[in-house]
Amino acid sequence: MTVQAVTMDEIAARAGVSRGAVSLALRRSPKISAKTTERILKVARELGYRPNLNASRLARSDYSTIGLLASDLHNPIMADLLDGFALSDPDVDYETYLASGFNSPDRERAAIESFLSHRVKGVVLMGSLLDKKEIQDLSRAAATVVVGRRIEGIDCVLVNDRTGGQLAADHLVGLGHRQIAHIDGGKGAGATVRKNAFRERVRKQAGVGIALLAGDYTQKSGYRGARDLLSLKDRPTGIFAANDLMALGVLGAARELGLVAGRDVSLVGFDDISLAAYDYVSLTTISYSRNDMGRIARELLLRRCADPTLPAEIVELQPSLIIRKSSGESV
Amino acid sequence: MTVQAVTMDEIAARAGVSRGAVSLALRRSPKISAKTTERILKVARELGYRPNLNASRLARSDYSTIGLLASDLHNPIMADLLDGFALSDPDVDYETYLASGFNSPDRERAAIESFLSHRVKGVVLMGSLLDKKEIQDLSRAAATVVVGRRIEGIDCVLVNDRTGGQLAADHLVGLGHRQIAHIDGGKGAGATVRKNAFRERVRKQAGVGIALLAGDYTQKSGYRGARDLLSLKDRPTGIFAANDLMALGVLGAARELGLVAGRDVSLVGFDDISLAAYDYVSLTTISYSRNDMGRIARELLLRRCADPTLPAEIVELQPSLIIRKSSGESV
DNA sequence: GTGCTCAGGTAAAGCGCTTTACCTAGCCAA
DNA sequence: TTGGCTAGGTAAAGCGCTTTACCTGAGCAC
Repeated sequence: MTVQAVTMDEIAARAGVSRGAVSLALRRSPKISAKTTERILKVARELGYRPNLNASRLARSDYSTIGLLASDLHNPIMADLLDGFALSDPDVDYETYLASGFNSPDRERAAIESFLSHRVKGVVLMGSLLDKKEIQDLSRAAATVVVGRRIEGIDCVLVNDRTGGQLAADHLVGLGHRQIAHIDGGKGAGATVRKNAFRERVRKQAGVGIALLAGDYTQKSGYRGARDLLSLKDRPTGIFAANDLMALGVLGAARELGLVAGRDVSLVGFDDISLAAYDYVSLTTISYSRNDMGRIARELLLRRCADPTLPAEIVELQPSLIIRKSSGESV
Repeated sequence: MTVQAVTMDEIAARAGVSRGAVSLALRRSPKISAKTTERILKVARELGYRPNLNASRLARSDYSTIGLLASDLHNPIMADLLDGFALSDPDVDYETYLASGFNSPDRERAAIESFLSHRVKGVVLMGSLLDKKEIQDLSRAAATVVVGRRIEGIDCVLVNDRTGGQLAADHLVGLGHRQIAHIDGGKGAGATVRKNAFRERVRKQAGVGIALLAGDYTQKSGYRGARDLLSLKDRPTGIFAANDLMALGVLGAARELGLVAGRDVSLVGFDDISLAAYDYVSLTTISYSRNDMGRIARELLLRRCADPTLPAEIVELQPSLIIRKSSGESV
């Protein structure tokens, strides 16, 4: 094992041709006769040849690769986005580097550094924790597409978080809730917009109290926030969690405290992860297509790689409210 | 954007030294005086220099990288394993390539091809769908560690699936269930062992009927299997799902059919994903530490990279049964 | 002054591949 | 027979970096 990998020179020697011929034959160049090509390929096969990508890319000075950074792989929406991105159009041969940000800005930075050192042509950020400025800087070094956030001058594909926040607010208010809370997504993608839209909308409603808590898009933060909220003597009856993962945490906290979602407390999430649909969770949530987002992200990126001078494009998907059993009339 | 990246030669020119000096300075070689080093670094910083990894690796003929292949990122255990792997010991500088198998053998093969073309030193397979032979072949090209499966001649870290299956069987039988079913994990890691251990153990018990269904470790397959099972007129009262993701599917199907887990049907999963602990899921399951597994996988891999002649090592974690509310006495 | 050493660099080869300019037969037309 | 093609290669430069052998000049002992 770990035998020295076979190189083109070895193939060339065995096949009795020059290295250049091997290179050309492997790419099926018409400059090499069918017979010779066949012979070369045969030798290559026998030797178990595999081109050295590092060398190959260096030689062509063509690093047709893209980096894909998922800010937190614990969030199931990442897998959905990834599917949309990677499974949509497998023939275009931009090789993709995948990395996780482990829900940490520093890790994200490291991953991006690595991408750039590999000379990727483009980068897709799926829900980055970095701030605008850093992302804008990045876009100067490689074509950049951001998923889930809106950043000036950058191609973005995102859901309309404002509408989402409003839908959530209208729903809870409409159900008659008068003490409402939001556990936000911190610096996570779209979190601020969701929060503000929700808050403004709720505040429009006279006589409705609103509480805001800090979270970070993780299940645990939802759980903690809900423990705090639901232990208050004047606890809220309506809760909007910044994403479904957090909503699951809220759900857990609620049940622990003996509260039934949909009756004692109404809960709305955001994302419509696959779990949310199941009857035992049955989470009212804001829904949109992640597969589409992933696919669109890819399209935007390829477009930009092809022509970096294009004006930045924002693709915004309209979300919809999916009403399930986690929310109900205020009693 | 996409400006031509700056090279060492440019730095050399601006700093008035040779390219070699730049290279040495960047690695803080003592061959370059402190003053010169400082000057070079300054220029490099100003120019926004970033070494070209392709070239650098090629030149040193040292591809100290490892490839990490997660068979399916929809399964939350992958994120756990990844945490254990990547966060355990960040200082060792093997750069890691991450890839997803998208729950497809072909995609796995493609990812591995890519790894090998990058000349990775080692590969970690997290729950591969490939068969033994392919993995053994792979191990001839790069140090290989497999997570979740046991393969002859390969370093493996896995949970004792046999014990797990037995724990599940004993639990269900012990609760008095006499019609028991298992929805298996297909070609997924450890699935066969879980199934066989479970079946044998159940069969030891006189008077207990057992049904076996095919699944593939996805939530959907659990859901489908359960729809089928629970619609039978002589439906099972005890179900062992090959993993928690499938168990969640089962749970969904059960509730849809108006059955309450823990009362009408007893359900045992496998993995103890974080969701399982929450009260609204409260899944009885087989538990083990994924963080440990990830960490150990890394250790095994580094060991083997350091000395490829070592005999294959199997690290097997003992699982334990976590009893929650999804299982209960047979009525 | 001579000879040494040594700090601080430089020059050049080489990593494995791509690509282009340039050969060299062989063949055909005139 | 000559000239001119073309098919089918080859040779060599170069991608950006590392590394080692080799310079060179300063400093020092004698």
